[in-house]
Amino acid sequence: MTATQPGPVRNGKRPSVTDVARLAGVSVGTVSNVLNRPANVAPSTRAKVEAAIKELSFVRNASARQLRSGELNTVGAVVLDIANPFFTEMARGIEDRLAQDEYTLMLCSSDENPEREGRYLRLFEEHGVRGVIATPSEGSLDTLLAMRGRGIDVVLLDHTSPLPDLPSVAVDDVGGGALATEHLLAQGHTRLAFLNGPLTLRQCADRREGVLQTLAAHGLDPAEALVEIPLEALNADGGDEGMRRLLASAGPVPSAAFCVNDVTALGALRALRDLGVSVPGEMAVVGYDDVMFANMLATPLTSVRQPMYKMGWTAADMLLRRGAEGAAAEQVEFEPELVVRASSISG
Amino acid sequence: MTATQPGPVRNGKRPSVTDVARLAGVSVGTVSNVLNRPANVAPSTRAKVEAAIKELSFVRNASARQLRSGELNTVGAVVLDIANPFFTEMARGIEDRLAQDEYTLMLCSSDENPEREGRYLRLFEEHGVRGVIATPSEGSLDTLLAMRGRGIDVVLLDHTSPLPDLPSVAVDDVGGGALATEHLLAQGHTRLAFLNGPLTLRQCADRREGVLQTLAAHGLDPAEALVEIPLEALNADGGDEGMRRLLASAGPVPSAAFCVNDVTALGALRALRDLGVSVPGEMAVVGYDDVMFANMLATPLTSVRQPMYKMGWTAADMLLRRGAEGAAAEQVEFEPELVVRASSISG
DNA sequence: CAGACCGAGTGTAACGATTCACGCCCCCGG
DNA sequence: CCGGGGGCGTGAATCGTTACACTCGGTCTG
Repeated sequence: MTATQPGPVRNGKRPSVTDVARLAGVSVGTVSNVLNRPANVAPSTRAKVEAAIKELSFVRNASARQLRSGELNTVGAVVLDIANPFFTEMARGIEDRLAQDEYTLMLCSSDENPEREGRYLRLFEEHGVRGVIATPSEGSLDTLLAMRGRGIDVVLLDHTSPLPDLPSVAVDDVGGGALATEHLLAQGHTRLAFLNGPLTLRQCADRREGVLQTLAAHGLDPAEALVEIPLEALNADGGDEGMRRLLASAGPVPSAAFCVNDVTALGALRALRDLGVSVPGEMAVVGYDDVMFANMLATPLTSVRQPMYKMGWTAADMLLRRGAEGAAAEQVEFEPELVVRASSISG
Repeated sequence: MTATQPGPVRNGKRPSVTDVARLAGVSVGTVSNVLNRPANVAPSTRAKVEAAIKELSFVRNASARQLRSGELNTVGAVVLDIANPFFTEMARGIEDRLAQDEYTLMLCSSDENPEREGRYLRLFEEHGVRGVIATPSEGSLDTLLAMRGRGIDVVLLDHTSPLPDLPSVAVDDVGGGALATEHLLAQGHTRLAFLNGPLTLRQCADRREGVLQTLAAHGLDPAEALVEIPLEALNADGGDEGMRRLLASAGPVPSAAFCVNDVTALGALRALRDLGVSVPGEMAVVGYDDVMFANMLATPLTSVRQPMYKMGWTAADMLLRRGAEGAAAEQVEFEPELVVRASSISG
């Protein structure tokens, strides 16, 4: 009992069905049957084969299997940032739905880097995944369309589809941006800051659009009423740094800030705290996503809620159903919901 | 220009090297050379082949490629809970290190479910991943050892290795548990609550061990000084519910609570707030991990910090280096660090 | 009793890319 | 003019699995 390796000693190679067949004294076809259609094999034979499998600790070679039979129960997903709870919550939704059908999720994070995103998409395709769920960044839409042209199911996540027959799950971000802005204006603020990411990201562009529309609807001139702060990174440090830049900027400082997501809002709040600016007294803050910790912060964060888990679940569901019954392409759009908390309430 | 599909019309099948070769008027061997050793191909030939590849929008079949050549630049990782920032931060570290060597990460979340974890591990092996990084749950260690026996590199993450030649990256959780307890005792608390997960999880068992050791060192009887609350789930809701149970329990209520991680501490704090129990006045709280939002909560959370990103990075680095130069198995252990904040400071 | 049928198992041709031992051609030096 | 390389390409063998057409006893049916 001093063996350090379980099972028989390997001779440097994985055993194959052939090895199993030889050991069990049957043909490879039978081994394959035991593996895939056990009901078609006599119990005694099956037992012999199973014994041989255990003996050799044989593990199916997925590459060969897939090469021959084409099918693969894997779905790839590319999200913008795996460290953002917004995306991990969606990932959970995807995974749970996929697990129901014995599918597996391959999750990758593009870090908003189109090149990295492209690399992952290519990898997925080379591996022959059944489908892809992606939160596309700028430019990758073409790649996705090309993949779809080659027969890979694609579902856009957190992005409304530009094409009628391309399924997507999204949230009305223009509406969400409007919701936040409307709320801030209702609180009496007349000059707002918008800490936003690159406009090449649809989410950022749309939320901005909502801001501008709302300003216009109230007869406000953006040049007067809006200070836009472009963020270096859509994480806490980016938000922190952006807020510092806002406070240091020339001209009258706004009395309210809308952050493009909760993680950056977290950073912004940190900067405000460190600089001794009171929230919401001197600066009201609104975030976006309503992630897990939003309501537990020093000043609970007003945020625009998105049904993250449900979005992920729905996207996976659409992907699976689409393949299964050739369902028509749906384009689901959820409505965002403003959750008002202390960070934006002056009274 | 009304084609809805980019590229030439597919006849229902992916083009293969053979198709490319035919179109380019060369042999399949040459196509393969263009793909893998472009320097060995004359520029004019290469151009022809590349044109054909574009024309057909050919995509390599990774299964066939790997079947023949064996190698695959993919590493699999299984973490306990993808929605916990502790794990996603580690995942980022892994991914970044892997990207340096053009490796790709396949990330899966076992939800502390051994069966699900086993499924993912088997899947990885069937796919022939180069190595596996895993935060093992109960029982899966055998599976991992078996995989290693079959030639797959394994690195344990957030788990000290039980075997000298099995590499691992971990944090001294006994020490971490002691740190937290020592701190709470130093604050004058004499009766502590410990909101913990299942002891089948090494992290939970070790931190508990640290708690008990420290209690003993101070001459305290656990039966008197410790109230253990088993958590249903290691997430915010679990922590919330656990704290409510604690407050509702019979006997003198402790004046301090140690939560096994920050996410559950978040939930516990939420329950305390909702029930109107002041922190740290009526109940001091300490968490574990020091995740991103710990210092931004209503009452900034005292926590035991772990170098998450670095842990992930190191694990990936060990995996890659091990294969590359047959380096000896290291077992890295990081030291946890107590970060004291308002949630546990009585003065 | 012939023929159909059945369950159980066999053997082999794919699947698509890579590899490798060889050809072929052309140029160069002796 | 011949031998020898080098540079470019060729094409068949191969990886491990699955699908499929097939064999082989034996039992049922009319």
